[in-house]
Amino acid sequence: MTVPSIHDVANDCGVSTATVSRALRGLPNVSPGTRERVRESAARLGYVPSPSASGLSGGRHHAVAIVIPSTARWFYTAVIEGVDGVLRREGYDTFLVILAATAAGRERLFHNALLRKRADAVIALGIDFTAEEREELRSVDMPAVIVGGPVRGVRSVGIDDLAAGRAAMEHLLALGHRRIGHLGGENEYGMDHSVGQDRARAWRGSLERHGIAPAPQWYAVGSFLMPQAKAAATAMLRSADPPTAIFAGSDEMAFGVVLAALEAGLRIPQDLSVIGIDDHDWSESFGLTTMRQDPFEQGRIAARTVLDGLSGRATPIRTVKAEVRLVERRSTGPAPGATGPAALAPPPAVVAH
Amino acid sequence: MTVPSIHDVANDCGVSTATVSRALRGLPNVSPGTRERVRESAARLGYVPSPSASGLSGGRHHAVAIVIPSTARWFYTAVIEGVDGVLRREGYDTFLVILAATAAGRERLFHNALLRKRADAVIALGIDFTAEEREELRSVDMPAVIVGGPVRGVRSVGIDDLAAGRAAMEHLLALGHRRIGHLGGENEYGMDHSVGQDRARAWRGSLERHGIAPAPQWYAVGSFLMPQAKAAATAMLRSADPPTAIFAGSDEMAFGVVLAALEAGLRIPQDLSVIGIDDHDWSESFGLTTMRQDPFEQGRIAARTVLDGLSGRATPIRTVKAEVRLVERRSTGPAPGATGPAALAPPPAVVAH
DNA sequence: GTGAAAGCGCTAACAG
DNA sequence: CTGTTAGCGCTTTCAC
Repeated sequence: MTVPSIHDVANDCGVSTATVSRALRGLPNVSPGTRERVRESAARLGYVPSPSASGLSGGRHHAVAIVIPSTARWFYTAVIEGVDGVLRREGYDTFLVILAATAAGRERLFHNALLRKRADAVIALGIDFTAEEREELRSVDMPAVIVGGPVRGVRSVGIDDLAAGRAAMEHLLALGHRRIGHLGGENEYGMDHSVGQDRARAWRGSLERHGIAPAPQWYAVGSFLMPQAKAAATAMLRSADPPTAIFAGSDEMAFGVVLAALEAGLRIPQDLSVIGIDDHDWSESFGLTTMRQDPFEQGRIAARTVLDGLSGRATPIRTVKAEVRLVERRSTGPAPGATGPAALAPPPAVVAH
Repeated sequence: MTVPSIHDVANDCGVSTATVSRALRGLPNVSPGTRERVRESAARLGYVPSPSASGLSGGRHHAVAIVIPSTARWFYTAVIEGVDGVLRREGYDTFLVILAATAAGRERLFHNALLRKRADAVIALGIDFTAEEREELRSVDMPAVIVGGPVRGVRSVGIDDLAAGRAAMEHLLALGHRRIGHLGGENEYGMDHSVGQDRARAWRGSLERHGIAPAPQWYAVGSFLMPQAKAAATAMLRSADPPTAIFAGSDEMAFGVVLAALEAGLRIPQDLSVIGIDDHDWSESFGLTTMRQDPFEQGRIAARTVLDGLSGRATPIRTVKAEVRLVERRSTGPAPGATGPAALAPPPAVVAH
């Protein structure tokens, strides 16, 4: 009644364990007949190879580690599902390393047994590797890819944040907005990632390119979190000379802006236009105009990339640019002064205070 | 420059590998001096034991599997962080099994090598085990706990959904509401779980206990998803004899109700009261009244439970009841007719159509 | 208290 | 094509 091992299968069909191993893994040098008998036997006995044993002897653990700052962001969870989907189909399991939940924090990341002796590859979301970590990955010859933001010397997949940010800004500028605010996502958990920085840079650059000097109160930190973004937006909207449009660094932050605007009695898009980046599952419901990207697909690409590395045929070290495109919904419209007079009096607040 | 093994440590301090093993794991029969030397050696060499090797020989893989329907729900991600936090602190790694991403789907769950030969325990979220699965767990003597909804014969942790639902209903009823709608969460991915059912039962039961016959249009399926809930709520609010209050089966569904109400030009809570269950990270920002539970803590409890099982001192098979309590915010108020006349004319819509 | 030896279940050369 | 022989790195009796 114990779990069957490779010996049981070998005995069952009268071959050696080596042959069972070869047959089941699709290796050459096994006659079709034998292979079939082995397969049948294994299936009947309910045999599954032990990852520990094959990991020990073969050096392949059939597992990859996903390193994320936290689980609380839609983008990450979508990537994870994409990754897990293709990995599992290939017989790989997925380890989760949540930095937020890791007491030792990041510095000991690679002293972790998981990453050194348990995973065959690493996929990191929302973080860069340090030079040291990169060297360590190379020395143990471990395929790695980071999702979000290109990093020199490491394979990565992600959108062009600068271009996406500019496109979002162009949309707003084309609608006649001049006073445009930005909610930036800053680093989290001591992670360095360029995503938030590039989007902010796109905001500032687009403004300057149009001869607009961004007022200090038009920039605020949203930390990629909705509640923080709402608070920041509330302050921004109350400031003197508030923006007529806000480009949020992510859809989740954009939701916060929408909520802040509603509470402030502003109509969207008549009084305030809002645009985000992501196309979150909920953006349609919010009527949010956004720059759509597909994290699910990015996860699949990342998974395939490490799988390729594992199977020898490594792809060149480069950044796979994921697609982005504008999805216009109801949260953006002409600037108040641009095509007509601004609303004189805001309607009563809809979300009670 | 290769990764150090137990032999390197043994050589380094002139003892046998057996002693190193004992010393590092805190086993008895090692002199304090030796233990200290071994520790020092291991630290200096940067030695970490191989989970594959110890899993193979000792039978402990130091990993637990978390099985979830999908990652797209806040409750799950919060539980996962709680679980991962305590597990990692104890030297355990966390495997993720996302049913939505698993091609073979659920039936082959336990034919999976992961669960049989890689994980020492299982924590399942939002699903019940079938009788067969339960038997399999028992036969391999694998600690298991399910989070969300009590299940006979398996350890579990979760709130009392019936009681939580009733408390939510009592809050609404006490405010004078009689026409109360419910957005139910139905099973997903073929999973059976009582959570949604119990909350719906609480809704129906509370109504009946107060002599109110629930109209058919007061119940709709929200599938635990915000966009679906929004659509369902929109239809509900448009129906003849619409409810004056809605009890949503989760906060995410409640957000959908809020959005639907805003679009319909209803004021919250003057025209419509909304209550949810969870106290989602975003609920404060939505001003949502809700029944708070703490999924993070539930995850920690689940992790400790399987850890206890692993270390021999198993807790009795029972359901750990997690706390719930009403958090009043701005989304609930007196029923329109109860304390004064209903608003005669709704204000203009704030979210544009 | 400590070491030697025998595996855990599999894969990877070699022989045939 | 297939079997034999060594381990992979650790844990675990059983001696000493």
